Amino acid sequence: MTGQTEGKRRRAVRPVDKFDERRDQLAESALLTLGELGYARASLREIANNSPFTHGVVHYYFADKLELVIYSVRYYKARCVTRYDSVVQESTTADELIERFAARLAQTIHEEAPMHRLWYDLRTQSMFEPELREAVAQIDAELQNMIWRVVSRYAELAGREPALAPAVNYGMLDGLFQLALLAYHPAGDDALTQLADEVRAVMPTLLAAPRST
Amino acid sequence: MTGQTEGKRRRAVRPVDKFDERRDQLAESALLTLGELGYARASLREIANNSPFTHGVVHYYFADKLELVIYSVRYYKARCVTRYDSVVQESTTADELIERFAARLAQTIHEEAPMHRLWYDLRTQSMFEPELREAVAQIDAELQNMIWRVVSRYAELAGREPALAPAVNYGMLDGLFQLALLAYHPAGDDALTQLADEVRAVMPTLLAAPRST
DNA sequence: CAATTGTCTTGACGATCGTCAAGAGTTTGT
DNA sequence: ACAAACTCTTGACGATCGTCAAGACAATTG
Repeated sequence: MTGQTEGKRRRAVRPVDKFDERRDQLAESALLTLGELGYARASLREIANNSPFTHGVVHYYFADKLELVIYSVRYYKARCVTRYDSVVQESTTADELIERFAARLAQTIHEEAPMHRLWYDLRTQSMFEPELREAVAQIDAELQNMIWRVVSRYAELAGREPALAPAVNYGMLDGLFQLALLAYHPAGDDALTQLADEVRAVMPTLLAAPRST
Repeated sequence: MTGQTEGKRRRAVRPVDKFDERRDQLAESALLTLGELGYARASLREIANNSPFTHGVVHYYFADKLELVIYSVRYYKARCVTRYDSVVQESTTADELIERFAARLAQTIHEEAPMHRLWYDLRTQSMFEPELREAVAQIDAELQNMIWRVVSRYAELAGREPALAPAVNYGMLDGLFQLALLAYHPAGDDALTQLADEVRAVMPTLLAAPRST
């Protein structure tokens, strides 16, 4: 039944596995359509049409639609969780970190809005489709770590301690990000400058009082 | 073509419009299935099956699926935006308001999780389906006002001013709420007590320094 | 070079979807 | 009580979906 995908992988011959290469290429193509139409509306045929492949190839490399979608989003998020690492590493003052962080948040909405829409779509669908939950939970945890690295470094540069738990920081910033993404759609950059303003206002409230150690 | 819905309404005979009554009944039934399966997976036949009506009636009272869904969610949210009014009106101290607010947030997740899942589903789908945006934006604005009433009253009781704009308060609290809803699914009340803890920790950070007027 | 394995194309299947239309049943108005 | 308007049932339509299978084509292996 699901013998397809299993059957091909057991040939660990190639040093760089050609099988996984194709899966990555398919994922990259699929992300275009998925980001544009969302999870429910993006059919496998449409995904294949917007790619150099045919719809049969999709089922050759992926057992079903869910496997393709999960693989694709994982493929994207794997790169995306390092987006703010440069902000963390290169900022030398707390204010600079805030500025660079806010700018990068706005930038990624501007440049990769469809990907973020897809992510929130998938996360929401995971509330209805149990098979999505494991992958979503894992990605969510990585995003939370990503935010925590930013806040921790920010606190460090400010000479203070983070006032709230990692999950709280992530939840609040993610909420702001999501509203900005929602408002961004009608092609108004106002939502982005507003997001930057909001981040500037919020970040200081995430710190505890100056430490006395 | 769309003569159905238009044709029936022009009989403003009844004092309480029987037409709108049926629409409300259909909405109430539809919310059950929509909340359980989500927007994409809930077919009109399934919605009708979980109701005292047949699937033809749905198209008699609603032009298409979108009109039904929008009407249903509006129907629900109209009641839901007043959920915290009692918290605002009856709390006499800032701490009491926080406790009642946190308890009510957890309570509504516990009692109406499917409805909230549906709302976030619809809001996410609005990023892909332009026809949903107007209704979603309007509901979102009402929710923001709802949160703003809570925060304003909280600040008043604390003798301080809200430190952040209404949109920021809403975005952050909505982010926390959404994560709690997401984590609630595996039937763990941990997510709810955790949400209450988070709210208790966050609320004070939403206020500016004590006023000196 | 022959043969096995891997890769891909093509076309079809059953299922399900939103929508619609014809007509039966019911209520309302006169 | 008759006719008109409203309400609802039933069944069908075209379209589209995920999935699968048979076979062509290409690559690799012995």
